[in-house]
Amino acid sequence: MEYYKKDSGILLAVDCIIFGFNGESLEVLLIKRDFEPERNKWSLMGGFVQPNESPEESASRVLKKLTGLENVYMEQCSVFGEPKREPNDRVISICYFALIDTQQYKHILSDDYEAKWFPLQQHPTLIFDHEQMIASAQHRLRMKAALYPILFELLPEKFTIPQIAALYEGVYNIELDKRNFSRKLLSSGLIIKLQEKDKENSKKGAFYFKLNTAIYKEKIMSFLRYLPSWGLET
Amino acid sequence: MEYYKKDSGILLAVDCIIFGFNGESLEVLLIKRDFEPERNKWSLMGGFVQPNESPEESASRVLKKLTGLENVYMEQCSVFGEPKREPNDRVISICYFALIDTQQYKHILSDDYEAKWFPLQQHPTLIFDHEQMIASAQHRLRMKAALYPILFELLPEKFTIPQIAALYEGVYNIELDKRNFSRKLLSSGLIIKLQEKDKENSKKGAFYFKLNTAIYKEKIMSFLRYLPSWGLET
DNA sequence: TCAAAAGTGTTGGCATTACACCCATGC
DNA sequence: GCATGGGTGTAATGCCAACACTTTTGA
Repeated sequence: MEYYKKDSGILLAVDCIIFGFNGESLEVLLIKRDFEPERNKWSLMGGFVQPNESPEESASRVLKKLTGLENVYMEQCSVFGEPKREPNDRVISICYFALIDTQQYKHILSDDYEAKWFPLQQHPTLIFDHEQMIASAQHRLRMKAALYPILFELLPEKFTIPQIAALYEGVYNIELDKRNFSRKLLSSGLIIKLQEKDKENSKKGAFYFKLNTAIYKEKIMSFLRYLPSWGLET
Repeated sequence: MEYYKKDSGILLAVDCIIFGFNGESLEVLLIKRDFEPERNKWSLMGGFVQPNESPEESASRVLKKLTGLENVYMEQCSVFGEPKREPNDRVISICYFALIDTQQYKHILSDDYEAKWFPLQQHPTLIFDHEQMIASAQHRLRMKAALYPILFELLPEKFTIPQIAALYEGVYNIELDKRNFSRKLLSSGLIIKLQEKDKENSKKGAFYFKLNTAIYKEKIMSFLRYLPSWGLET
């Protein structure tokens, strides 16, 4: 039988794995920690859950403090709670990943932190178990993105198909046939062609598209439809 | 800037969503709570995270206390932490779901608890947010099972194809064409035919199979292979 | 002999793949 | 005019849903 007991001595934190896409590659936002222990080492942005807020609110608060952004796509991923994961205190941390469009918001990073975007594959060594946190968030991002088109959260208002392709290539670390990818995407009804072209990245220029939000929401919401196919490829 | 602070007043718990399969339908194991608040109401089995254990260990401990089982497939799902989710204390709960084969272990439920298996769709009203916990666990189970063949964890050593089909039908709440399902499964290489037949459930009898553990582990482990198809159906 | 469940054969259609080829443009 | 990346056409492939049909057996 189990009794309630006060003051477990356990502290509850959140850490944010902030994924960004700059139009070319997938990045993660890290900060240089400005307090002990491990001061001046790179880490994820985090904070403690306050008595009057839910963990989701904590994560949003932490994200806003660093980036100024609100209403960002965030999702709970795993909890890290090994007794010795931090040296001085018993801290259990709930991880959230966030998806943001780097281009659009690069400027509003808070000056209070030394924050920097790193390519997902080549970031500096991180404190504690923060590397595992990123790995687990990436895994969950892949799982989720395989079933729902959430990666569109990482794109700006208007985007080109080659950009989306690059995004998927970054997330899954693969190479896609852009020609087939493009067709598949168009036939999904998820995107709407605009008149304008992006001429920055090629001579011919690629048409901009915007998200068909009605279809997007429908697909994001259709929780119940997936059926097993068991990754039968190799 | 964020400082460490002791004694947040937050208690950390785990709750276990224990899924079972009896060969016919999918069930969830609930207990009648024997302490206040909400004594004598149905709830998930839970417990508090102790200072010297990880949340995973807590969940395993809790599961073992109720069922006697160790080395059961368990997986973290979401965290529930709304400030007012329990009336008296601020308790944040990490949910784990477990998959077990009901048939094999029905007898070893601990007598210390009034525990009972309920069909997943028709369980009694539960305390606090435990209904949501089950819903979220089921969602995660579906997601996971769409990408990996984890549902085999719910099956006994030897099983028939109609049983697996019933299991998938229960998890996704759909009807399958057993004929096509059977073929798909056979061609996956995941199962090995035995000589023996199960004659309990049909006149003709269905062959027993066992899991091809080598291929199973490979498929469970292949984290990186899934690719988007965006649920383009409907 | 009939009903009921297990399982096989066969089909057409659809999605994915691979790749040839055309397009638009800046240099 | 030619290299470059964007994009379309098209054929081959493989998978999968649909369903007719066979098998096995208990009652």
